Amino acid sequence: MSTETNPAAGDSRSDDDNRSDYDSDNGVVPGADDGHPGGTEAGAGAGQAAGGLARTRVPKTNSSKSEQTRTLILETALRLFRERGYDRTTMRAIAEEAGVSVGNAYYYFASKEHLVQGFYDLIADEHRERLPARLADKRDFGDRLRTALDVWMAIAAPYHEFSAQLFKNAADPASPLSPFSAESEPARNAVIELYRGVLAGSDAKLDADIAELLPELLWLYHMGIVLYWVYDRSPDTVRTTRLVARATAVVARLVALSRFKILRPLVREAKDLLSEFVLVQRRAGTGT
Amino acid sequence: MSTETNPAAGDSRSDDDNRSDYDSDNGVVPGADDGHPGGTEAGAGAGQAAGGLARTRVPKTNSSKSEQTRTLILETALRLFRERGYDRTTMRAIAEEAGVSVGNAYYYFASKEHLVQGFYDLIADEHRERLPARLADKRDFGDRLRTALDVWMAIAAPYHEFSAQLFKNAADPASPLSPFSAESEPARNAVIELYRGVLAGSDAKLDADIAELLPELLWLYHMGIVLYWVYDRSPDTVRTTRLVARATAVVARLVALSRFKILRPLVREAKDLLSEFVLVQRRAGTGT
DNA sequence: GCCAAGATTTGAACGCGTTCGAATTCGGCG
DNA sequence: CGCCGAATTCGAACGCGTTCAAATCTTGGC
Repeated sequence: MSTETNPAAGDSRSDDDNRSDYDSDNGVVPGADDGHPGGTEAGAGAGQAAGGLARTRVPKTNSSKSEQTRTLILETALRLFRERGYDRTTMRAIAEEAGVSVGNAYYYFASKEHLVQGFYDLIADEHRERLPARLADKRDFGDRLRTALDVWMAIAAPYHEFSAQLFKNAADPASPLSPFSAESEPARNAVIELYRGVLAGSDAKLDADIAELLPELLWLYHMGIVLYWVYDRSPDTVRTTRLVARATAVVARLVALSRFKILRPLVREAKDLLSEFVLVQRRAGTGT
Repeated sequence: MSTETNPAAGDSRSDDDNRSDYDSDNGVVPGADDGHPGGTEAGAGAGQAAGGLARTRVPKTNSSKSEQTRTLILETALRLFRERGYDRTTMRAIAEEAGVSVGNAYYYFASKEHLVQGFYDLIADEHRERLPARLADKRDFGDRLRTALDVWMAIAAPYHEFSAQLFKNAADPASPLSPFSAESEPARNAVIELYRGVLAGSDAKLDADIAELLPELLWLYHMGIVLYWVYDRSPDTVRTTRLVARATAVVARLVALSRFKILRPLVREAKDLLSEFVLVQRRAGTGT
C-alpha cells in the first residue's frame, strides 16, 4: 500500500507517530534463546531493546513484589487505554496512576506498545472460551465459520475504536505486534488451532490437499475480515457483519467446489503457492 | 490519535468527540478554521473531512516566492528521506537543510507525513510512464499483468526500506495516506485506469460481468502484492518477484476460468460481493 | 509614497515516548 | 551483623513532531 496513494488533505494531523523505529540500528539481536523473556541480564550488550524476541520484561523472581508491580502497571494501563483511548493515555499518566515512576514502567515494558499485547490475549482467550458452546449444535461448515467470526466480532466490538488506533502499529512490519511477527507466533498458532476445530467439527468433505492447509487459510481469512472491520466506520460495524455473512457463504462454496475436476490443477497450484509464499513455516524442515 | 475508545459501558457513542481526530485539534477552534490550507477556496472547512480534499498547504499566490519555498522544502525532505530513511530524518533537519525554520515547513506541510505524498506521486508517475513501452509487444493477459507488477517493483525497489517504515502510517485508517482514504482517490483511480489498459490491450476473453470490475480487482491485487513486498525481507525482495510470477499465472487462469458454466453462480456472487463491499463507489448515486 | 491587511517566516515552547546514570532495596554469604 | 552484587526504582533529560504568538515581508488601494 504505501506507495501509491496520493492524498491531499489539508487538515490532518497526526501527533503520535513520533516513535522511532524498533530496531533501526540494532538490527536484530538474534541468538539468545528467547525462550525466557526475562532476560538475560547479561548486562553488557543488550542495552536497549534487548533482543528482539523477548516479549516484555518478565521478572526473574517470578512471584512476589516485582510480579506485582508488573501487573499493577499493566492493569492500570489497560484501564486507562479503555477510558481515554490509546493515544491520549500517556506513559506518564500510567505511571502516575499506578504510583510508580516512568522509568519503572519501562523497566517492565519495553515500550508503550508492549502494554497492548494484553488486549490481544484478552480477546483471543475470550474467543477460545466462548466459541465451543456456540458451535456445539452446528455441523455445516459455513455456519460454523460464520459463527466463529460473529463471536469474534461480538467480543471485539467494545474495542473497535481502540483497535483502529492501534492498527497502524500492528501493521508495521517491524513491530512485534504485527500478526506476522515472530513474537505473535504463539497467538497466531492458537487461532489456527481454533479454526482447525471449526473445520474438524463440520461435515464438510474436502480435498485432502486443502484440508491440511485450510486452518491456516481460515486464519488468513480471519485477518482479512479483521482488516475490513478495522476500516469499517459504519455504525456498529454492521457493514462487516453483512460482509461476513455473504463472504463466508462464498468461502464455503469455494471449499466445496475445490473437489471438482476441472479445478484440480488450479487448486493444486494455489495450494503450492500459498504454502510456499504465504503460510507460516512451522518447524521448517531442513532448509529455509 | 485520539479518538476515544469506548469504555466498557455499553457502547454509547458520544458523538461529540469520537471523531477521528485527525481533525480533533481543529475542533478546538471551531468555526473559523481559517487555516484551511490551501486554497480550495470553495468548500471551506465545513465539517470534518469533507473539506479534506485540499492537498497540503498550497500558497495562494500560486507562483513565485512561496511556491519556491514549498518546492525547496519538499525536495529537501525527499532527498533526506532517501539518504537517511523516514524515521531518521527530523523536521528540524529538513528545515535546517532547506534553510528555513521549522515553523515554516509546517506552514506548507501540515505534517511530516504530508511530505511523503511526493514519493507516491513520483512512483506512480514513473509507472504510468514506463509501462506502455514494456507492454507494447505483449498480448497475453498474464504476461501483461506480470509485466505491470515487475515494472512497478523495479521502480519502487530503491524505496523498499523507506516504504516499510512508512507502511504503518499508510495503514492507519485515519490517515490521508491510506490507499482507501478519500484523499487517495485520484491516485487510486489513476492506477485503476492503468490496469484497465493492461486488460484492454490483452487478448483475454472474459465474462462481461468481470470485465467491468476487473480493473479495480487488479488494483486490489496490486495492493496485495505491495503488502507482501513491504513485508518481504528477502534480499532484493526476490521472494516477491517469485510470488508475482506464480500468483499472476493463477490469477490469469482464474480469469479465464471465470467463463465456465459451473462457476457462474459463484462468479456472480463474488462479483456482487466485491462491488458491494470492497470496491470503491465512484460517483455514487445522487448526492454525496 | 503610505498604510492596512494579508501572507510568510521565525524560534521558543509544549507534550510526548523513551533513555540513562544514579539511588535504593533485596537476598544471600561470611 | 556487615557487605556485595543484582534487581528494582527513580526522575531528570533527550530528541522528536508539532504549535503559536509575534515579527517581518508583500501587496494593493488611496
